[in-house]
Amino acid sequence: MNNDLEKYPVNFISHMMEQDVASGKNGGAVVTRFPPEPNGFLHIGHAKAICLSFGLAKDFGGKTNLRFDDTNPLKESVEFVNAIKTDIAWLGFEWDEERYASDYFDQLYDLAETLIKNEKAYVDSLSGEDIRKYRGTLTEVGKNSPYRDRAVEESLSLFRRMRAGEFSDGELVLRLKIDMSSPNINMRDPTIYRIRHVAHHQTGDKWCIYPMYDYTHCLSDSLEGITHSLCDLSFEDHRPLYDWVLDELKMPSHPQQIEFSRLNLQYTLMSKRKLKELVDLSVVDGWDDPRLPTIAGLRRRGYTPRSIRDFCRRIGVSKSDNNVELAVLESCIRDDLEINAPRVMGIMNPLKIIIKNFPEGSAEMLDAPNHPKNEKMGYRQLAFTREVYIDRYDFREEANRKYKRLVMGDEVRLRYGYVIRAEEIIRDQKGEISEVYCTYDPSTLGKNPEGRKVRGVIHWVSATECLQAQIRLFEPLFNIEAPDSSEQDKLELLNSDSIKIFEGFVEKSLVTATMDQSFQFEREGYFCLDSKLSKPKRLVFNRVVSLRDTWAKIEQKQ
RNA sequence: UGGGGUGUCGCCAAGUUGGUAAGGCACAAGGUUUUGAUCCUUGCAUGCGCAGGUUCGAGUCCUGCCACCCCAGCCA
Repeated sequence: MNNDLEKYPVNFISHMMEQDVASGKNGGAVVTRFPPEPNGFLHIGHAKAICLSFGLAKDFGGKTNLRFDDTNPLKESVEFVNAIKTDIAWLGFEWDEERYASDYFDQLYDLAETLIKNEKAYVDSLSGEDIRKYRGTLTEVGKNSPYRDRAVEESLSLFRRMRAGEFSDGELVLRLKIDMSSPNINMRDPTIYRIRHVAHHQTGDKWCIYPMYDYTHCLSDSLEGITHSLCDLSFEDHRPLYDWVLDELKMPSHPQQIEFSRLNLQYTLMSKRKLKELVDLSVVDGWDDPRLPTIAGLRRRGYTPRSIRDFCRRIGVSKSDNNVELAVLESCIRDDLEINAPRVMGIMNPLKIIIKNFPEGSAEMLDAPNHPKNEKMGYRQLAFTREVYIDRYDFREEANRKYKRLVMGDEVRLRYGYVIRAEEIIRDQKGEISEVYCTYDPSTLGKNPEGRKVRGVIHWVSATECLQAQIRLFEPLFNIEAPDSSEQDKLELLNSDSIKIFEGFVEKSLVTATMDQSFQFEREGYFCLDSKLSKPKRLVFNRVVSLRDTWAKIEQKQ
């Protein structure tokens, strides 16, 4: 695992910052910001942006502000503001200042009047539909609005009356006066203020006109003294507009916008709008469903902040389209939990084993290390009893020598315990194996039997000294590699096996398990309690990720 | 048919002023192992979208193609 204390891996943005710092630009300072719109939960694509903005600023001795881009009260709420703050803090980042674009509404308004006075903005009376018609197309230039040359005084008066609430939604807008024939559509007199008679989660009902992104973002950056403003590639052709506004207003601070490509993760969606759809349609159990790539979902699934930070470093930053394999994310959490998760045993598909030569009603306590390589993690005790559970897949009536588990008539070791031999199969009415009678060799605790080789080691749980538990396994929510770029209805691409629920048993030591702990269920994978569903008397475990399984690969080949 | 971007191993991604292709994941083969886990060792682009050119020498410079992504919200 990459060391968190190391510098962020080099990339084209860090090179730019290095040059800027070296040349003394901005007085050698690096100030970044993370600007989420509080209209949904953060996902792992945001984590990439967060790690980048916070990480690079830290590496260059700078700071990072958290700024909510709250210019559209229709879609935003404090619930999302709070969820976002929780997620960023959980990821392990500390912002310098908490700001809101709405903090600047007064200044933004004044600046807009300046623009009008300088004949760089005008109030347009065209309807939304007409504005669209006048805009032209990608290949045809647009034409000027008939209101474009409205007198400054008239625009000013209209704008003030807009603010005063004299007009209804959609009646008027304020537009920048740039160039309707620009090949860049964003420069064709973009709208910067619209009327919306709705309360805002931060400013209440103080305003009924709200500034738009292109106008707000660059000015907020400038007002905060941001030096490097990172965003995704889709804003690349907005950069001329970003610069235009700052230049026309002669802002003393002119941040540099730098664009990088957003993360695409295979077999999942990364669009907030589509994630919101899955949540609203109850296709998933909320924004924190363990199958979602949201920060909250990953957290509930059992991913650690460290593993997500590691992931963001591993995938790097560039401007090229990417489609990162799930294997990278899985490798990150395995690396973390391999070192930090205590080992325990749990059974998902119980098969009862009855040890004939072990006395009924008694238990032998066995010491089991909590980690194979870390003595400091200590030991816990396991109750070895006459009846135990093993996993159904660890028993076969017959098998060749490659099968390193329990086979009829042959021996296998119970992890941390004794070697047992399968002697008799009991079947239920359907003919399915319900129990296997075995004998154990009392001389094999901590040492191998003489003259014989046991096939292997399997995990187990006492059938009488254990805890019942629900165990949930996950697969990708979608069954195609890039659901985001598919034309098909996303609901038709859902993987019907994305969640599998088992009723099983886990060792008794897990009574003390807490929500923030992760465990390795030996030979099965890494698990944690589900923060929403698990109760003290009703344990529910989520599998974060399986262990690497080369046996499954070998079997699949045959 | 306009504008803005991107094309280096299956997936990411490094590649100082041109000097002879990092690393990670994945994969493969061995070794250790009371987790078929971990760990260790080894292998894995005569090749950098394609075609020309400049040069002693080009992923890096020039020219011309090709492919893919983004943009026509009073969303961000």
